[in-house]
Amino acid sequence: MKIDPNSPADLSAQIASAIRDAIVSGRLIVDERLPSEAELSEQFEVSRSTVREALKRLAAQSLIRTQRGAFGGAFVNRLSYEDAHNGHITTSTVLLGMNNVSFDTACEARFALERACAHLCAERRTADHLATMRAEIVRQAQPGLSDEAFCASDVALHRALVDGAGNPVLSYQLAGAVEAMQPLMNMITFTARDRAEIVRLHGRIADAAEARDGTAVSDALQELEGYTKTLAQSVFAARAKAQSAPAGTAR
Amino acid sequence: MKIDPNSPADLSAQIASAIRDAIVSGRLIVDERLPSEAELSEQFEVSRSTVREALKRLAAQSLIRTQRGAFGGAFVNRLSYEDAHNGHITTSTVLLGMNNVSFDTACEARFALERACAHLCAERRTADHLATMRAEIVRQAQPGLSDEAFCASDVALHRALVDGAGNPVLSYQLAGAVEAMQPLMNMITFTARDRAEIVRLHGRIADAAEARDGTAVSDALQELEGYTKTLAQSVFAARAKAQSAPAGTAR
DNA sequence: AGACGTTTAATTGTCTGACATTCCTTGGCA
DNA sequence: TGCCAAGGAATGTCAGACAATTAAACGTCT
Repeated sequence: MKIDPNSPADLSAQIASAIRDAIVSGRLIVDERLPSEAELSEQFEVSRSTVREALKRLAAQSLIRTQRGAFGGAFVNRLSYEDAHNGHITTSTVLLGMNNVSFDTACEARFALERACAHLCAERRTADHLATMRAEIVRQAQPGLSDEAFCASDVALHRALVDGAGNPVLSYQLAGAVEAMQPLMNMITFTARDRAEIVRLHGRIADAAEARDGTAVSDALQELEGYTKTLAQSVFAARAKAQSAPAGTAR
Repeated sequence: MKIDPNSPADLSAQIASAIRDAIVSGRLIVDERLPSEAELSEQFEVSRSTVREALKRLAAQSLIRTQRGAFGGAFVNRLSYEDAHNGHITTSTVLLGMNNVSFDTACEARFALERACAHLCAERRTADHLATMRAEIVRQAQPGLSDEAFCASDVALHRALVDGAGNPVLSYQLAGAVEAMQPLMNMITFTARDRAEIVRLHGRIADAAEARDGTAVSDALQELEGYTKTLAQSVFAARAKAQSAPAGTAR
Protein backbone atom coordinates (compact mmCIF):
# COMPACT_ATOMS: atom_id res chain seq x y z
CA MET A 1 0.00 0.00 0.00
CA LYS A 2 1.57 3.22 -1.17
CA ILE A 3 0.55 6.86 -1.29
CA ASP A 4 1.73 9.79 -3.38
CA PRO A 5 2.95 12.75 -1.31
CA ASN A 6 2.75 14.99 -4.38
CA SER A 7 -0.89 14.31 -5.11
CA PRO A 8 -3.19 17.27 -4.61
CA ALA A 9 -5.42 15.09 -2.43
CA ASP A 10 -4.99 15.10 1.32
CA LEU A 11 -2.64 12.47 2.63
CA SER A 12 -5.21 11.35 5.16
CA ALA A 13 -7.76 10.82 2.38
CA GLN A 14 -5.26 8.77 0.37
CA ILE A 15 -4.40 6.62 3.36
CA ALA A 16 -8.05 6.08 4.20
CA SER A 17 -8.68 5.12 0.60
CA ALA A 18 -5.83 2.62 0.57
CA ILE A 19 -7.03 0.93 3.74
CA ARG A 20 -10.64 1.02 2.58
CA ASP A 21 -9.68 -0.76 -0.63
CA ALA A 22 -7.92 -3.40 1.38
CA ILE A 23 -11.05 -3.97 3.44
CA VAL A 24 -13.52 -3.96 0.55
CA SER A 25 -11.37 -6.31 -1.49
CA GLY A 26 -10.97 -8.67 1.42
CA ARG A 27 -7.21 -8.31 1.89
CA LEU A 28 -8.00 -7.25 5.43
CA ILE A 29 -10.50 -9.56 7.05
CA VAL A 30 -13.06 -9.01 9.78
CA ASP A 31 -11.66 -8.50 13.28
CA GLU A 32 -8.13 -8.30 11.93
CA ARG A 33 -6.07 -5.76 13.81
CA LEU A 34 -4.48 -2.95 11.85
CA PRO A 35 -0.96 -1.85 12.77
CA SER A 36 -0.84 0.70 15.58
CA GLU A 37 -1.01 4.37 14.71
CA ALA A 38 2.72 4.68 15.34
CA GLU A 39 3.47 1.78 13.00
CA LEU A 40 1.15 3.10 10.30
CA SER A 41 2.77 6.52 10.50
CA GLU A 42 6.12 4.83 9.90
CA GLN A 43 4.84 2.72 7.01
CA PHE A 44 3.22 5.65 5.20
CA GLU A 45 5.95 8.06 6.29
CA VAL A 46 3.53 10.61 7.71
CA SER A 47 2.85 11.91 11.18
CA ARG A 48 0.58 10.23 13.65
CA SER A 49 -2.05 12.98 13.33
CA THR A 50 -2.40 12.30 9.63
CA VAL A 51 -2.85 8.60 10.26
CA ARG A 52 -5.43 9.39 12.92
CA GLU A 53 -7.45 11.54 10.54
CA ALA A 54 -7.43 8.68 8.05
CA LEU A 55 -8.63 6.23 10.68
CA LYS A 56 -11.43 8.59 11.76
CA ARG A 57 -12.65 8.67 8.17
CA LEU A 58 -12.88 4.89 8.15
CA ALA A 59 -14.53 4.85 11.56
CA ALA A 60 -17.19 7.23 10.23
CA GLN A 61 -18.11 4.57 7.68
CA SER A 62 -18.17 1.86 10.34
CA LEU A 63 -15.37 0.07 8.52
CA ILE A 64 -13.15 -0.03 11.60
CA ARG A 65 -13.60 0.25 15.33
CA THR A 66 -10.94 1.33 17.81
CA GLN A 67 -10.17 0.08 21.26
CA ARG A 68 -8.02 1.80 23.81
CA GLY A 69 -5.54 0.29 26.20
CA ALA A 70 -2.95 -2.44 25.89
CA PHE A 71 -3.62 -4.82 23.02
CA GLY A 72 -6.11 -2.26 21.74
CA GLY A 73 -5.89 -0.67 18.35
CA ALA A 74 -7.96 -0.41 15.20
CA PHE A 75 -9.84 -3.49 14.06
CA VAL A 76 -11.71 -4.22 10.89
CA ASN A 77 -15.35 -4.00 11.89
CA ARG A 78 -18.00 -6.47 10.86
CA LEU A 79 -20.51 -4.14 9.24
CA SER A 80 -23.86 -4.97 10.84
CA TYR A 81 -27.18 -4.60 9.09
CA GLU A 82 -28.06 -2.05 11.75
CA ASP A 83 -25.02 0.14 11.09
CA ALA A 84 -25.51 -0.07 7.34
CA HIS A 85 -29.18 0.70 7.81
CA ASN A 86 -28.57 3.79 9.94
CA GLY A 87 -26.00 5.13 7.53
CA HIS A 88 -28.38 4.51 4.67
CA ILE A 89 -31.16 6.47 6.36
CA THR A 90 -28.90 9.44 7.04
CA THR A 91 -27.66 9.49 3.46
CA SER A 92 -31.14 9.09 1.97
CA THR A 93 -32.61 11.76 4.21
CA VAL A 94 -29.91 14.26 3.31
CA LEU A 95 -30.16 13.34 -0.35
CA LEU A 96 -33.90 13.97 -0.44
CA GLY A 97 -33.63 17.14 1.61
CA MET A 98 -30.86 18.72 -0.40
CA ASN A 99 -31.81 17.99 -3.96
CA ASN A 100 -35.31 19.40 -4.14
CA VAL A 101 -36.70 15.96 -4.78
CA SER A 102 -40.39 16.33 -5.39
CA PHE A 103 -42.80 14.57 -3.12
CA ASP A 104 -44.12 12.61 -6.08
CA THR A 105 -40.68 11.33 -7.09
CA ALA A 106 -39.80 10.22 -3.59
CA CYS A 107 -43.23 8.70 -3.08
CA GLU A 108 -43.07 6.83 -6.35
CA ALA A 109 -39.67 5.37 -5.53
CA ARG A 110 -40.72 4.39 -2.07
CA PHE A 111 -43.84 2.51 -3.11
CA ALA A 112 -42.19 0.94 -6.13
CA LEU A 113 -39.57 -0.51 -3.80
CA GLU A 114 -42.10 -1.57 -1.24
CA ARG A 115 -44.19 -3.41 -3.81
CA ALA A 116 -41.01 -5.32 -4.63
CA CYS A 117 -41.45 -7.27 -1.42
CA ALA A 118 -45.23 -7.63 -1.53
CA HIS A 119 -45.22 -11.18 -2.82
CA LEU A 120 -42.34 -12.33 -0.66
CA CYS A 121 -44.03 -10.87 2.39
CA ALA A 122 -47.34 -12.55 1.60
CA GLU A 123 -45.52 -15.83 1.23
CA ARG A 124 -43.26 -15.71 4.26
CA ARG A 125 -44.67 -13.33 6.85
CA THR A 126 -44.99 -14.83 10.30
CA ALA A 127 -47.83 -14.34 12.77
CA ASP A 128 -45.54 -11.87 14.50
CA HIS A 129 -45.27 -9.60 11.49
CA LEU A 130 -49.02 -9.69 11.05
CA ALA A 131 -49.59 -8.89 14.73
CA THR A 132 -47.29 -5.89 14.52
CA MET A 133 -49.17 -4.57 11.52
CA ARG A 134 -52.55 -5.02 13.21
CA ALA A 135 -51.30 -3.31 16.37
CA GLU A 136 -50.06 -0.30 14.45
CA ILE A 137 -53.34 -0.04 12.59
CA VAL A 138 -55.19 0.07 15.92
CA ARG A 139 -52.83 2.79 17.13
CA GLN A 140 -53.37 4.79 13.97
CA ALA A 141 -57.12 4.80 14.50
CA GLN A 142 -56.83 6.46 17.92
CA PRO A 143 -58.18 10.03 17.74
CA GLY A 144 -55.64 11.83 19.97
CA LEU A 145 -52.57 10.79 18.00
CA SER A 146 -50.21 13.55 16.90
CA ASP A 147 -49.14 13.78 13.26
CA GLU A 148 -45.59 12.78 14.20
CA ALA A 149 -46.78 9.72 16.12
CA PHE A 150 -49.09 8.81 13.25
CA CYS A 151 -46.19 8.96 10.80
CA ALA A 152 -43.93 6.97 13.13
CA SER A 153 -46.60 4.29 13.38
CA ASP A 154 -46.90 4.34 9.61
CA VAL A 155 -43.17 3.67 9.33
CA ALA A 156 -43.42 0.83 11.86
CA LEU A 157 -46.22 -0.81 9.89
CA HIS A 158 -44.38 -0.64 6.60
CA ARG A 159 -41.23 -1.80 8.31
CA ALA A 160 -43.10 -4.91 9.46
CA LEU A 161 -44.28 -5.48 5.91
CA VAL A 162 -40.73 -5.23 4.59
CA ASP A 163 -39.28 -7.45 7.30
CA GLY A 164 -42.02 -9.94 6.55
CA ALA A 165 -40.27 -10.73 3.30
CA GLY A 166 -37.64 -12.49 5.38
CA ASN A 167 -34.69 -11.20 3.41
CA PRO A 168 -32.30 -9.05 5.47
CA VAL A 169 -30.66 -7.57 2.39
CA LEU A 170 -34.04 -6.45 1.13
CA SER A 171 -34.92 -5.07 4.55
CA TYR A 172 -31.73 -3.05 4.64
CA GLN A 173 -32.36 -1.53 1.24
CA LEU A 174 -36.02 -0.85 1.73
CA ALA A 175 -36.12 0.34 5.29
CA GLY A 176 -33.78 3.13 4.25
CA ALA A 177 -36.18 4.25 1.56
CA VAL A 178 -39.22 4.01 3.79
CA GLU A 179 -37.72 5.82 6.75
CA ALA A 180 -36.08 8.53 4.70
CA MET A 181 -39.55 9.47 3.49
CA GLN A 182 -40.70 10.23 7.02
CA PRO A 183 -39.50 13.87 7.14
CA LEU A 184 -41.44 14.50 3.94
CA MET A 185 -44.53 12.78 5.32
CA ASN A 186 -44.20 14.78 8.51
CA MET A 187 -44.74 17.92 6.49
CA ILE A 188 -48.30 16.82 5.84
CA THR A 189 -51.09 17.46 8.30
CA PHE A 190 -53.48 14.55 8.35
CA THR A 191 -57.14 15.31 8.85
CA ALA A 192 -59.36 12.75 10.52
CA ARG A 193 -60.86 11.94 7.13
CA ASP A 194 -57.41 11.29 5.61
CA ARG A 195 -56.43 9.07 8.46
CA ALA A 196 -59.55 6.96 8.17
CA GLU A 197 -58.81 6.30 4.51
CA ILE A 198 -55.19 5.44 5.20
CA VAL A 199 -56.16 3.11 8.02
CA ARG A 200 -58.65 1.45 5.68
CA LEU A 201 -55.92 0.82 3.09
CA HIS A 202 -53.54 -0.41 5.77
CA GLY A 203 -56.24 -2.80 6.81
CA ARG A 204 -56.48 -4.09 3.23
CA ILE A 205 -52.72 -4.66 3.23
CA ALA A 206 -52.88 -6.60 6.46
CA ASP A 207 -55.86 -8.65 5.23
CA ALA A 208 -54.03 -9.50 2.03
CA ALA A 209 -50.90 -10.46 3.95
CA GLU A 210 -53.00 -12.64 6.24
CA ALA A 211 -54.57 -14.34 3.23
CA ARG A 212 -51.07 -14.73 1.72
CA ASP A 213 -52.26 -12.97 -1.40
CA GLY A 214 -49.24 -11.10 -2.75
CA THR A 215 -51.07 -9.55 -5.64
CA ALA A 216 -53.66 -8.07 -3.29
CA VAL A 217 -50.87 -6.62 -1.12
CA SER A 218 -49.33 -5.06 -4.18
CA ASP A 219 -52.65 -3.64 -5.34
CA ALA A 220 -53.37 -2.13 -1.94
CA LEU A 221 -49.95 -0.53 -1.93
CA GLN A 222 -50.62 0.87 -5.36
CA GLU A 223 -53.83 2.43 -4.17
CA LEU A 224 -52.14 3.79 -1.07
CA GLU A 225 -49.50 5.39 -3.27
CA GLY A 226 -52.19 7.08 -5.34
CA TYR A 227 -54.02 8.32 -2.29
CA THR A 228 -50.83 9.60 -0.66
CA LYS A 229 -49.95 11.57 -3.78
CA THR A 230 -53.34 13.24 -4.17
CA LEU A 231 -53.40 13.97 -0.46
CA ALA A 232 -49.99 15.63 -0.60
CA GLN A 233 -51.04 17.58 -3.65
CA SER A 234 -54.11 19.02 -1.94
CA VAL A 235 -52.16 19.86 1.23
CA PHE A 236 -49.45 21.66 -0.73
CA ALA A 237 -52.03 23.45 -2.86
CA ALA A 238 -53.89 24.65 0.23
CA ARG A 239 -50.63 25.82 1.76
CA ALA A 240 -49.69 27.74 -1.40
CA LYS A 241 -53.07 29.44 -1.37
CA ALA A 242 -52.64 30.44 2.28
CA GLN A 243 -49.23 31.87 1.39
CA SER A 244 -50.68 34.21 -1.23
CA ALA A 245 -53.67 35.19 0.95
CA PRO A 246 -53.53 38.46 2.93
CA ALA A 247 -51.31 38.43 5.99
CA GLY A 248 -53.04 37.58 9.22
CA THR A 249 -54.56 34.42 7.85
CA ALA A 250 -51.20 32.70 8.21
CA ARG A 251 -50.42 31.33 11.63
CA MET B 1 -24.58 22.75 20.15
CA LYS B 2 -22.98 21.27 23.22
CA ILE B 3 -20.89 18.23 24.00
CA ASP B 4 -20.21 16.31 27.18
CA PRO B 5 -16.50 16.04 28.09
CA ASN B 6 -17.29 13.28 30.58
CA SER B 7 -19.03 11.03 28.11
CA PRO B 8 -17.18 7.81 27.34
CA ALA B 9 -17.49 8.58 23.62
CA ASP B 10 -14.68 10.33 21.80
CA LEU B 11 -14.98 14.08 21.72
CA SER B 12 -14.41 14.08 17.97
CA ALA B 13 -17.29 11.65 17.52
CA GLN B 14 -19.58 13.81 19.64
CA ILE B 15 -18.68 16.93 17.72
CA ALA B 16 -19.16 15.18 14.39
CA SER B 17 -22.52 13.96 15.60
CA ALA B 18 -23.63 17.43 16.68
CA ILE B 19 -22.70 18.96 13.34
CA ARG B 20 -24.22 16.04 11.44
CA ASP B 21 -27.51 16.54 13.25
CA ALA B 22 -27.45 20.21 12.34
CA ILE B 23 -26.98 19.31 8.68
CA VAL B 24 -29.56 16.53 8.56
CA SER B 25 -32.16 18.65 10.34
CA GLY B 26 -31.53 21.55 8.02
CA ARG B 27 -30.19 24.00 10.62
CA LEU B 28 -27.08 24.19 8.45
CA ILE B 29 -27.96 24.66 4.82
CA VAL B 30 -26.16 23.70 1.64
CA ASP B 31 -23.01 25.67 0.86
CA GLU B 32 -23.11 27.35 4.24
CA ARG B 33 -19.66 27.83 5.66
CA LEU B 34 -18.89 26.32 9.04
CA PRO B 35 -16.77 28.30 11.49
CA SER B 36 -13.04 27.86 10.98
CA GLU B 37 -11.27 25.07 12.82
CA ALA B 38 -9.85 27.60 15.25
CA GLU B 39 -13.30 29.02 15.99
CA LEU B 40 -14.84 25.57 16.38
CA SER B 41 -12.11 24.54 18.79
CA GLU B 42 -12.98 27.61 20.87
CA GLN B 43 -16.73 26.96 20.74
CA PHE B 44 -16.42 23.33 21.77
CA GLU B 45 -13.48 24.01 24.08
CA VAL B 46 -11.29 21.35 22.54
CA SER B 47 -8.05 21.40 20.61
CA ARG B 48 -7.85 21.97 16.90
CA SER B 49 -6.79 18.36 16.26
CA THR B 50 -9.99 17.11 17.85
CA VAL B 51 -12.06 19.42 15.69
CA ARG B 52 -10.16 18.27 12.63
CA GLU B 53 -10.86 14.62 13.39
CA ALA B 54 -14.55 15.46 13.67
CA LEU B 55 -14.51 17.27 10.33
CA LYS B 56 -12.75 14.35 8.65
CA ARG B 57 -15.52 12.08 9.84
CA LEU B 58 -18.09 14.31 8.18
CA ALA B 59 -16.00 14.60 5.04
CA ALA B 60 -15.90 10.80 4.83
CA GLN B 61 -19.70 10.86 4.56
CA SER B 62 -19.59 13.60 1.92
CA LEU B 63 -21.52 15.87 4.27
CA ILE B 64 -18.91 18.63 4.09
CA ARG B 65 -16.11 19.64 1.74
CA THR B 66 -13.07 21.70 2.70
CA GLN B 67 -11.23 24.39 0.82
CA ARG B 68 -7.83 25.74 1.67
CA GLY B 69 -6.65 29.29 1.59
CA ALA B 70 -8.13 32.63 2.55
CA PHE B 71 -11.92 32.55 2.67
CA GLY B 72 -11.67 28.78 2.56
CA GLY B 73 -13.00 26.53 5.28
CA ALA B 74 -15.51 23.73 5.64
CA PHE B 75 -18.76 24.01 3.70
CA VAL B 76 -21.92 21.97 3.88
CA ASN B 77 -21.78 19.82 0.78
CA ARG B 78 -24.72 19.23 -1.53
CA LEU B 79 -24.84 15.44 -1.49
CA SER B 80 -24.94 14.40 -5.13
CA TYR B 81 -26.63 11.25 -6.39
CA GLU B 82 -23.21 10.12 -7.53
CA ASP B 83 -21.60 10.48 -4.10
CA ALA B 84 -24.55 8.81 -2.39
CA HIS B 85 -24.46 6.07 -4.99
CA ASN B 86 -20.75 5.34 -4.56
CA GLY B 87 -21.07 5.24 -0.79
CA HIS B 88 -24.03 2.92 -1.11
CA ILE B 89 -22.11 0.52 -3.32
CA THR B 90 -19.18 0.38 -0.91
CA THR B 91 -21.47 -0.25 2.04
CA SER B 92 -23.53 -2.87 0.24
CA THR B 93 -20.45 -4.66 -1.04
CA VAL B 94 -18.88 -4.83 2.40
CA LEU B 95 -22.19 -5.86 3.94
CA LEU B 96 -22.60 -8.78 1.54
CA GLY B 97 -18.97 -9.79 1.82
CA MET B 98 -18.79 -9.77 5.60
CA ASN B 99 -22.06 -11.35 6.64
CA ASN B 100 -21.97 -14.62 4.78
CA VAL B 101 -25.00 -13.62 2.78
CA SER B 102 -25.95 -16.53 0.61
CA PHE B 103 -25.98 -16.09 -3.12
CA ASP B 104 -29.68 -16.89 -3.17
CA THR B 105 -30.56 -14.22 -0.63
CA ALA B 106 -28.58 -11.51 -2.41
CA CYS B 107 -29.91 -12.61 -5.77
CA GLU B 108 -33.50 -12.62 -4.56
CA ALA B 109 -33.16 -9.12 -3.13
CA ARG B 110 -31.52 -7.83 -6.25
CA PHE B 111 -34.16 -9.11 -8.65
CA ALA B 112 -37.03 -8.20 -6.38
CA LEU B 113 -35.78 -4.63 -6.37
CA GLU B 114 -35.15 -4.60 -10.07
CA ARG B 115 -38.64 -5.83 -10.85
CA ALA B 116 -39.83 -2.85 -8.85
CA CYS B 117 -38.90 -0.60 -11.75
CA ALA B 118 -39.97 -2.91 -14.56
CA HIS B 119 -43.27 -1.16 -15.24
CA LEU B 120 -41.87 2.35 -14.85
CA CYS B 121 -39.04 1.51 -17.20
CA ALA B 122 -41.40 0.08 -19.80
CA GLU B 123 -43.46 3.22 -19.59
CA ARG B 124 -40.72 5.85 -19.62
CA ARG B 125 -37.57 4.41 -21.17
CA THR B 126 -36.13 6.53 -23.94
CA ALA B 127 -34.61 5.33 -27.22
CA ASP B 128 -31.27 5.94 -25.54
CA HIS B 129 -31.89 3.49 -22.75
CA LEU B 130 -33.01 0.90 -25.24
CA ALA B 131 -29.95 1.47 -27.43
CA THR B 132 -27.66 0.99 -24.44
CA MET B 133 -29.35 -2.28 -23.59
CA ARG B 134 -29.09 -3.55 -27.16
CA ALA B 135 -25.43 -2.57 -27.36
CA GLU B 136 -24.59 -4.42 -24.19
CA ILE B 137 -26.41 -7.49 -25.40
CA VAL B 138 -24.31 -7.47 -28.57
CA ARG B 139 -21.17 -7.15 -26.48
CA GLN B 140 -22.23 -10.04 -24.27
CA ALA B 141 -22.59 -12.30 -27.30
CA GLN B 142 -18.97 -11.83 -28.36
CA PRO B 143 -17.00 -15.02 -27.84
CA GLY B 144 -13.69 -13.60 -26.55
CA LEU B 145 -15.19 -11.71 -23.63
CA SER B 146 -13.66 -12.35 -20.20
CA ASP B 147 -15.91 -13.25 -17.29
CA GLU B 148 -15.19 -9.89 -15.65
CA ALA B 149 -16.08 -7.96 -18.80
CA PHE B 150 -19.21 -10.06 -19.19
CA CYS B 151 -20.30 -9.19 -15.66
CA ALA B 152 -19.48 -5.52 -16.14
CA SER B 153 -21.61 -5.48 -19.27
CA ASP B 154 -24.35 -7.21 -17.33
CA VAL B 155 -24.24 -4.43 -14.74
CA ALA B 156 -24.35 -1.78 -17.49
CA LEU B 157 -27.43 -3.37 -19.03
CA HIS B 158 -29.31 -3.58 -15.79
CA ARG B 159 -28.20 -0.07 -14.95
CA ALA B 160 -29.81 1.13 -18.16
CA LEU B 161 -32.99 -0.70 -17.24
CA VAL B 162 -33.06 0.95 -13.83
CA ASP B 163 -32.28 4.40 -15.19
CA GLY B 164 -35.02 3.90 -17.73
CA ALA B 165 -37.55 4.26 -14.93
CA GLY B 166 -36.66 7.95 -14.92
CA ASN B 167 -36.62 8.28 -11.17
CA PRO B 168 -33.23 9.30 -9.76
CA VAL B 169 -34.15 8.23 -6.23
CA LEU B 170 -35.01 4.78 -7.52
CA SER B 171 -31.79 4.67 -9.54
CA TYR B 172 -29.76 5.52 -6.48
CA GLN B 173 -31.35 2.80 -4.40
CA LEU B 174 -31.27 0.13 -7.06
CA ALA B 175 -27.93 0.72 -8.65
CA GLY B 176 -26.37 0.05 -5.27
CA ALA B 177 -28.07 -3.30 -5.06
CA VAL B 178 -27.23 -4.27 -8.63
CA GLU B 179 -23.59 -3.25 -8.51
CA ALA B 180 -22.95 -4.70 -5.09
CA MET B 181 -23.91 -8.08 -6.55
CA GLN B 182 -21.10 -7.93 -9.06
CA PRO B 183 -18.38 -9.40 -6.84
CA LEU B 184 -20.66 -12.35 -6.17
CA MET B 185 -21.42 -12.75 -9.85
CA ASN B 186 -17.74 -12.54 -10.63
CA MET B 187 -17.22 -15.70 -8.65
CA ILE B 188 -19.13 -17.62 -11.29
CA THR B 189 -17.50 -18.89 -14.43
CA PHE B 190 -19.86 -18.57 -17.35
CA THR B 191 -19.74 -21.28 -19.96
CA ALA B 192 -20.68 -20.44 -23.53
CA ARG B 193 -23.98 -22.24 -23.02
CA ASP B 194 -24.80 -20.18 -19.92
CA ARG B 195 -24.01 -16.98 -21.71
CA ALA B 196 -26.25 -17.80 -24.62
CA GLU B 197 -29.18 -18.35 -22.27
CA ILE B 198 -28.50 -15.13 -20.38
CA VAL B 199 -28.20 -13.18 -23.62
CA ARG B 200 -31.49 -14.68 -24.74
CA LEU B 201 -33.23 -13.50 -21.56
CA HIS B 202 -31.62 -10.09 -21.83
CA GLY B 203 -33.03 -9.93 -25.33
CA ARG B 204 -36.47 -10.70 -24.00
CA ILE B 205 -36.11 -7.87 -21.49
CA ALA B 206 -35.09 -5.44 -24.21
CA ASP B 207 -37.92 -6.59 -26.47
CA ALA B 208 -40.43 -6.11 -23.69
CA ALA B 209 -39.06 -2.67 -22.88
CA GLU B 210 -39.26 -1.77 -26.54
CA ALA B 211 -42.88 -2.90 -26.65
CA ARG B 212 -43.50 -0.95 -23.43
CA ASP B 213 -44.83 -4.10 -21.83
CA GLY B 214 -43.98 -3.82 -18.13
CA THR B 215 -45.41 -7.17 -17.21
CA ALA B 216 -43.27 -8.87 -19.82
CA VAL B 217 -40.17 -7.11 -18.48
CA SER B 218 -41.05 -8.31 -15.01
CA ASP B 219 -41.63 -11.87 -16.20
CA ALA B 220 -38.32 -11.95 -18.06
CA LEU B 221 -36.54 -10.71 -14.93
CA GLN B 222 -38.24 -13.40 -12.93
CA GLU B 223 -37.01 -16.06 -15.32
CA LEU B 224 -33.52 -14.56 -15.29
CA GLU B 225 -33.52 -14.73 -11.52
CA GLY B 226 -34.45 -18.40 -11.62
CA TYR B 227 -31.79 -19.19 -14.18
CA THR B 228 -29.12 -17.25 -12.29
CA LYS B 229 -29.91 -19.16 -9.12
CA THR B 230 -29.76 -22.60 -10.69
CA LEU B 231 -26.61 -21.64 -12.53
CA ALA B 232 -24.91 -20.52 -9.33
CA GLN B 233 -26.03 -23.66 -7.59
CA SER B 234 -24.48 -25.90 -10.21
CA VAL B 235 -21.25 -23.90 -10.26
CA PHE B 236 -20.91 -24.04 -6.49
CA ALA B 237 -21.79 -27.74 -6.44
CA ALA B 238 -19.15 -28.49 -9.06
CA ARG B 239 -16.60 -26.48 -7.11
CA ALA B 240 -17.41 -28.31 -3.88
CA LYS B 241 -16.94 -31.63 -5.68
CA ALA B 242 -13.56 -30.51 -7.01
CA GLN B 243 -12.57 -29.51 -3.49
CA SER B 244 -13.18 -32.98 -2.12
CA ALA B 245 -11.53 -34.67 -5.11
CA PRO B 246 -7.88 -35.82 -4.81
CA ALA B 247 -5.27 -33.07 -4.85
CA GLY B 248 -3.83 -32.25 -8.24
CA THR B 249 -7.19 -31.71 -9.83
CA ALA B 250 -7.41 -28.29 -8.21
CA ARG B 251 -5.61 -25.50 -10.02
C1' DA C 1 -8.60 54.56 -15.77
C1' DG C 2 -7.41 49.99 -16.50
C1' DA C 3 -4.48 45.94 -16.71
C1' DC C 4 -1.27 43.31 -14.28
C1' DG C 5 1.87 41.73 -10.85
C1' DT C 6 2.82 41.72 -5.59
C1' DT C 7 1.81 41.58 -0.96
C1' DT C 8 -0.96 40.13 2.77
C1' DA C 9 -3.95 37.76 5.64
C1' DA C 10 -6.81 33.87 6.56
C1' DT C 11 -7.34 29.10 6.48
C1' DT C 12 -6.44 24.28 5.99
C1' DG C 13 -2.71 20.56 5.87
C1' DT C 14 1.12 18.52 8.25
C1' DC C 15 4.52 17.72 11.80
C1' DT C 16 6.49 17.25 16.56
C1' DG C 17 6.36 16.30 21.20
C1' DA C 18 4.02 15.85 25.29
C1' DC C 19 0.67 14.16 28.58
C1' DA C 20 -3.86 11.81 29.90
C1' DT C 21 -6.52 7.76 29.86
C1' DT C 22 -7.57 3.13 29.33
C1' DC C 23 -6.97 -1.64 29.99
C1' DC C 24 -4.55 -6.07 29.54
C1' DT C 25 -0.67 -8.51 31.41
C1' DT C 26 2.48 -9.62 34.77
C1' DG C 27 4.18 -10.37 39.11
C1' DG C 28 4.07 -9.95 44.04
C1' DC C 29 1.74 -10.83 48.30
C1' DA C 30 -1.44 -12.67 51.61
C1' DT D 1 -5.32 -19.86 45.14
C1' DG D 2 -7.03 -15.42 44.89
C1' DC D 3 -6.47 -10.58 44.91
C1' DC D 4 -4.22 -6.27 44.16
C1' DA D 5 -0.70 -3.22 42.43
C1' DA D 6 2.67 -1.95 38.95
C1' DG D 7 4.04 -1.88 34.11
C1' DG D 8 3.45 -1.15 29.48
C1' DA D 9 1.19 -0.48 25.16
C1' DA D 10 -2.09 1.64 22.81
C1' DT D 11 -5.52 5.37 21.77
C1' DG D 12 -7.34 10.16 23.06
C1' DT D 13 -6.25 14.95 23.71
C1' DC D 14 -3.57 19.05 23.80
C1' DA D 15 -0.31 22.94 22.45
C1' DG D 16 2.50 25.08 19.28
C1' DA D 17 4.82 25.48 15.07
C1' DC D 18 5.46 25.71 10.10
C1' DA D 19 4.10 24.77 5.12
C1' DA D 20 0.90 25.35 1.39
C1' DT D 21 -2.80 27.50 -0.67
C1' DT D 22 -5.93 30.96 -2.03
C1' DA D 23 -8.56 35.14 -2.65
C1' DA D 24 -8.69 39.78 -1.61
C1' DA D 25 -6.33 44.13 -1.25
C1' DC D 26 -2.84 46.98 -2.78
C1' DG D 27 0.52 49.27 -6.01
C1' DT D 28 2.58 50.14 -10.17
C1' DC D 29 3.04 50.77 -14.89
C1' DT D 30 0.99 51.91 -19.28
